[in-house]
Amino acid sequence: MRLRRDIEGGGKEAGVARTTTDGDGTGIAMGGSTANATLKEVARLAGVHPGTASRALNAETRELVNDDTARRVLDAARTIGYSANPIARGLKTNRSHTIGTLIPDLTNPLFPPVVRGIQDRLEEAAYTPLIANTDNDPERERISVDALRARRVDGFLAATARSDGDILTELAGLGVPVVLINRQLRGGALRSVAPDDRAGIHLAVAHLVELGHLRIAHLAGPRSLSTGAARYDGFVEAMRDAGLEPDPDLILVGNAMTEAEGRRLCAELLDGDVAPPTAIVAANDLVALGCYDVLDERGLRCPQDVSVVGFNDMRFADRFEPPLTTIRIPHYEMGVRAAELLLELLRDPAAPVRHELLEPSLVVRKSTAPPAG
Amino acid sequence: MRLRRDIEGGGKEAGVARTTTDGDGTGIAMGGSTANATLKEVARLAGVHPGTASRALNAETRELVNDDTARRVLDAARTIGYSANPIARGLKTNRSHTIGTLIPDLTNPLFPPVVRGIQDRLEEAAYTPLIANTDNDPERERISVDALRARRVDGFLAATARSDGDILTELAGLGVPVVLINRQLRGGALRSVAPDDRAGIHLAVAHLVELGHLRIAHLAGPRSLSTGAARYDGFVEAMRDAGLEPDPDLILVGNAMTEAEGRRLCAELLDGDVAPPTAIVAANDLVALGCYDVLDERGLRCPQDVSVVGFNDMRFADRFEPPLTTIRIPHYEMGVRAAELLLELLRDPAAPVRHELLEPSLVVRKSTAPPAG
DNA sequence: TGCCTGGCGACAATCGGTTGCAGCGGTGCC
DNA sequence: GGCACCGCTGCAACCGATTGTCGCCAGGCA
Repeated sequence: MRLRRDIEGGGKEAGVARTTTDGDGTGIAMGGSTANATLKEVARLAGVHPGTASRALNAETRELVNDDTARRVLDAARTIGYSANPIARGLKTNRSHTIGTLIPDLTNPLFPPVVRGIQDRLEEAAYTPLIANTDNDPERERISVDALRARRVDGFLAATARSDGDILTELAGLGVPVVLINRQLRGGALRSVAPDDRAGIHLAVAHLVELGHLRIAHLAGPRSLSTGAARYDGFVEAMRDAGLEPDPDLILVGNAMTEAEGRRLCAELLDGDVAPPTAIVAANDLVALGCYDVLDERGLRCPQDVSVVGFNDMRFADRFEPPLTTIRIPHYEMGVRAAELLLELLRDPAAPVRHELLEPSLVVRKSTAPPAG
Repeated sequence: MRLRRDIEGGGKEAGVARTTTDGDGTGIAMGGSTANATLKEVARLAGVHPGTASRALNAETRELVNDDTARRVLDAARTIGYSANPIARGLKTNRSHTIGTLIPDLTNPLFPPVVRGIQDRLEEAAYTPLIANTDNDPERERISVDALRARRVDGFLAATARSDGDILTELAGLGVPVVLINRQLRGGALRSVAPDDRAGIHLAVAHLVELGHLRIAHLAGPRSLSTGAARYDGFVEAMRDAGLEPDPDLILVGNAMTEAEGRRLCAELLDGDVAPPTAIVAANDLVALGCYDVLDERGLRCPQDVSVVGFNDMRFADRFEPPLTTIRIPHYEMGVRAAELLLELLRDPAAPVRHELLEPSLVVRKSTAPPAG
């Protein structure tokens, strides 16, 4: 990291001309921003005991206090811009109104929309996500979970994709509310919201078959990622449904769902001594991009020589060269629904275990075409 | 949002074959995860008063207690897997170890790397970012700030881009630690880390001039965004430096830095009755993409007919058609540095005001070429 | 021997809320 | 007229840490 300049000081024009910084006339704003009023002060102003003020301020317990008194307290609170200190509240109630949110990597284009959905929905309910990146590393995941628990999060939302027995199961066993995103666990013990991977792959395969492809390859993600396994299984199933026997030589399993792995797998596929496929179903869009690179290197054109279909319809999938045919997943909604499930679970810890599957759809662009010849 | 299936229950295979879920042998792990030990328990186990235990556990105050006693306390803490309740601690210390992080929109590809940098650096210091999206809406920003303050964040990191007198100045005036990201404020009263926008635009213009372009257009962002203003100014300056008088007809200012605005501006530019430019400097990569669309529509080829250069080098900029020539900004480092500045400020509230400028670099790809003819 | 000093650790107040419990006055019923 | 009950509110005990203050005890010195 190089820094070009580094200016010290900067207060020579101190006083900075406080030109009517009164915001855009929200009125209460100034009051709200000055902050740090305490319950005791509100109580004194309203002429009641802090306990009473607390009840009046709390929607749940407001019925316990006289309407008149309540109004007085509310007024007092408003005039001094009171807002309850969640730290103090949390100490007593043992709830932080905070949700541990585990994702592999925020930088993966798949997750920002999911997280945004989570944030938006949680915000409505006055909860705040605490986001941790695990980089798909079980060790980091464990550390993050511990850190988050130390912060007393009220529950977990996990978009981290490992499918083997893990910390989250353990957590749920301890009574911690957990909702899985983008994956399910074998046995289905944990609530989840995920895309219907098998259905998505069916769409992809059906599309290729309809175009006339017979030799269709699948570059799969690792089976340790539940999406990797589900898409793999979906592929085999879909091929059979189409009356094609999947060729083991055309199914390669990678160690991750990244461009680099896509490149590696695709190269391996084309270097094999079997005849190359006319179409590739990639585990996701990133893997598909890896295919683009290798095809390019080998002088093969997409889609004329080889068709490619991705998975996720991540941002900019329509802008690649060629625009990528892929399976669209409603990522934002996935985040929203997961947040809702968790909220439900927080409200009622005995809520039934549910698994929501989001319907995928096929987006046909320019990376698929009938096979040559 | 449509749900395809919705399976209730799911525990038919209950018992889920607890196959050695002992993690990967971290040892302490299990202890750490069971959690919820309190200071009082540690103290009892170590045979000391909770107050003493507190001092022993705290590196700052450990010297106040006998080495022997301290060791006993530490051991006790370790064996019952104690981890301090930050809520309780925060109540007394009035610090939440939490940082309000304002960004316009997580979904904008510019921000994930910045946020990741923030998270990583803050995590090392045991701070946690609380992320809020403002959508560049002052109203939303105010609400977010209030919510964050209600949660008693210890400081703010703001990558939200407005340049007019705003809440953050107000906040800083109240003594709240604030560090700006990706922008500076007029007067420079607030600490900041930002790319050197002017230098970046200079790079872009110089590159085009070197290729032989004379009629260079700029599609600018709104002046209310500090990056918009800085790049605009940089453009005018760079043109003059190159001995070219910037043509007002070729400088258009948009209302946002998005693909849609890029399209609008580019269309307007080409529809004007002045001769079209041979090159366009876009306010950022998204605006450049908007240009791609319009050029495409008009049957103009990039770069043969019109060169385009973006700004940011956001993810996938190398994969567009054509691969985009752009100015690279070290986004991740920007997040890291901002976090560091804030940490410094938290440690020493009297730390000098600093403005760090990150050095941009030119990335030449396929969207620029010498002008035709 | 007596006093002072200093190291160490116990005590208790406190942070800012929430909540079980009890007390208060008034009303209705027997 | 007495009692039970009810609606409301005050009281005080928490929640789990931190921290100012004070007392205890040992050791050093006169």
